[in-house]
Amino acid sequence: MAETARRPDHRYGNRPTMKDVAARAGVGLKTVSRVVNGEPGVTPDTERRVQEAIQALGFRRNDSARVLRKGRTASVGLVLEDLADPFYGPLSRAVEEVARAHGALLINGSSAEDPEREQELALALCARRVDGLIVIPSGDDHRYLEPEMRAGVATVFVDRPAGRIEADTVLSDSFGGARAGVAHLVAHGHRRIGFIGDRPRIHTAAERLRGYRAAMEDAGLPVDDAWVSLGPTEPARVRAAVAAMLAGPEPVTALFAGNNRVTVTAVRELAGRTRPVALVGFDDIELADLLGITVIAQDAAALGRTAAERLFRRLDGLHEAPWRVELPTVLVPRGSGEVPPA
Amino acid sequence: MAETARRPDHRYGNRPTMKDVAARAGVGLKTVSRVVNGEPGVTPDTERRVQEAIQALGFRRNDSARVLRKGRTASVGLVLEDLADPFYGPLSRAVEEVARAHGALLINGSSAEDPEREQELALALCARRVDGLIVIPSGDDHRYLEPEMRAGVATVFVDRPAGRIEADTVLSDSFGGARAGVAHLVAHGHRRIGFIGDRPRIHTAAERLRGYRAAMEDAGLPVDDAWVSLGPTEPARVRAAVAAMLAGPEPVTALFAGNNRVTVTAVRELAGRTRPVALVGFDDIELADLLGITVIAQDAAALGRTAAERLFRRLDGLHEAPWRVELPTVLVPRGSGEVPPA
DNA sequence: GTGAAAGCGCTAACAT
DNA sequence: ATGTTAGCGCTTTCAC
Repeated sequence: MAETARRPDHRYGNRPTMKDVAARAGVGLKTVSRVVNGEPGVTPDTERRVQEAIQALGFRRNDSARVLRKGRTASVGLVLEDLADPFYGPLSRAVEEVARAHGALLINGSSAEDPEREQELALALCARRVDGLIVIPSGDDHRYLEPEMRAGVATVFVDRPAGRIEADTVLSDSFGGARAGVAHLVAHGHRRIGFIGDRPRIHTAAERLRGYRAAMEDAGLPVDDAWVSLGPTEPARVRAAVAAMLAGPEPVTALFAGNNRVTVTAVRELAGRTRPVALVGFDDIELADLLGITVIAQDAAALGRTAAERLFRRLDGLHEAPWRVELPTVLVPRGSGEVPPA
Repeated sequence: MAETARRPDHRYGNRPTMKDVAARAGVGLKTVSRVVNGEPGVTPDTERRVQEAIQALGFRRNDSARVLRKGRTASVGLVLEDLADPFYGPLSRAVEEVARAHGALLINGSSAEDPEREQELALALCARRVDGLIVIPSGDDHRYLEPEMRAGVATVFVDRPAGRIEADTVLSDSFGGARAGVAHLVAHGHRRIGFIGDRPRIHTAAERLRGYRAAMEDAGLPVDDAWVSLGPTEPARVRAAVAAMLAGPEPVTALFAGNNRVTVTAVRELAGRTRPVALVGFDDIELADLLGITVIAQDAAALGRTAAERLFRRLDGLHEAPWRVELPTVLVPRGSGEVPPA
């Protein structure tokens, strides 16, 4: 008849609640709440008794309940493309740093370049009621986020633009960076320049290709179809592309690599060859200085920081039209891009 | 008198609840719950009406409320040391992969090597009621986690052991790896070998130093105090250490670098010198193959995977004594470690 | 097959 | 300065 176990024992290993603390300290529930949250209106003596009970019981406030009541979770979600890609380390670190400064936690996950997984993850974060969302898009249709955004989830896209919706976006200047890199090769005398990039449906890949074409056109140079290769960045594919461009009677004398993974593989492939081939890569790489690799560097940390700051401005009530920035890139000459044509 | 706005408008941007969906679909609350959670006992027709209401309202289940009721959050916390360190990318990716396979989300943050921040972060995750915690320790006293662990938060430590508590731990064999690396240098004729490592209170740093000393002793070689330098891994400190060991009448002829950051700086510093100095580094580095750097490689992904799997075994009810594994390392000869003494 | 009632642990609003 | 009450949005239990 009487109530037996107050709580079923699968729950939180039976953690003490504020009610338990209140009972032990001989005070009311609200007083415990005041102490836990550092609210005023508690005498030092009462506070001490409550603190003792908290210690004795090993109490820790249950933020799930708090969130349910308050409506804000003080957490933001980050949907990455691949946590293991060194490019995203500094980016997510910068996001975390900003989140921390605003007292928020970061919940994150990788989409593994899979649009479905991106959606699944983003929506799971919305179900957790993150206050905001930073997304590095894998897919090219983000209308699935519209109801969430209307419901108040602040959302910022980074590194690639959102598809089919209007939203705050932070990008690097892929077009300008690639154009500058290719122009650099042209300035060093190259006329046959190859471009190896990521799959064309990836926005940055398309933009970088556009930059390449623009630079070639600026210089009045033709572009042979055989000099352009887009596709997955797996080493085998890239190696084959490099080999193909260097074969035949009129091989390219220089290569522009569309991202860090392509650059790495290209360097490996070129290392085994005798005829020097100039190379400029998009994205900086650790140890590129020692290897003398000329790159177009983008600032991953600035990307993350800018996006996160924008997100928190939105959460602080900023209400204006979606906004888009392109952060500049910088050409870092280190030798490989300054090799003259063979 | 009558109730005006049902919910204050700061809450979730006034998101629809199951109650709203139920009203719109003309069914009971519990029926909506059944549909949302795919529970049986709903006729196809009712289900359709509920789904329509969900679509029309843009409803998404509030997991905070769900968690409060169910007691499990289906999320695990990861406390890293530094997200921007390339070593932790694959590790956290592996953790995330396992979490995903178990239907859990990953909440993470970096401690920035600060014990206080580690504690703050870990406890914040506990307040969120993560089901489990994976910690890469910065501090050396983890008794603060005892109440949480007793309360049922499964906890696994990775890369470094927990301090002053018993807990599941997954490590790399730092001692054995360093010993093998130094033995490798000895085998190539070196007798004066320097060791540059991280601060000595970091467990891995201490273990690697111990491995160094063991290898020297195995070979019957003395260790001059001037050959050992421990401290922060900032480039300036490491450069100075390298310079000091290479100065004087009896300079070292080989260096063992205690981790990836030290290795990178050492390579840069050695690159500017004429006399060849052998080098073996702990941790593999991207492009190390092209630079010909011999390393002791640890498998960061395996570290993360092993820890996460252990965590979920615990969450699945495994109840046994704390357990500790050391994953093997592997020596990868690439040239720099096979240089004979000058 | 469906729904009403209770309550998870907390905070807001209002007593006292 | 402190306590009481209601209710956040959901799941659980049990009744129909």
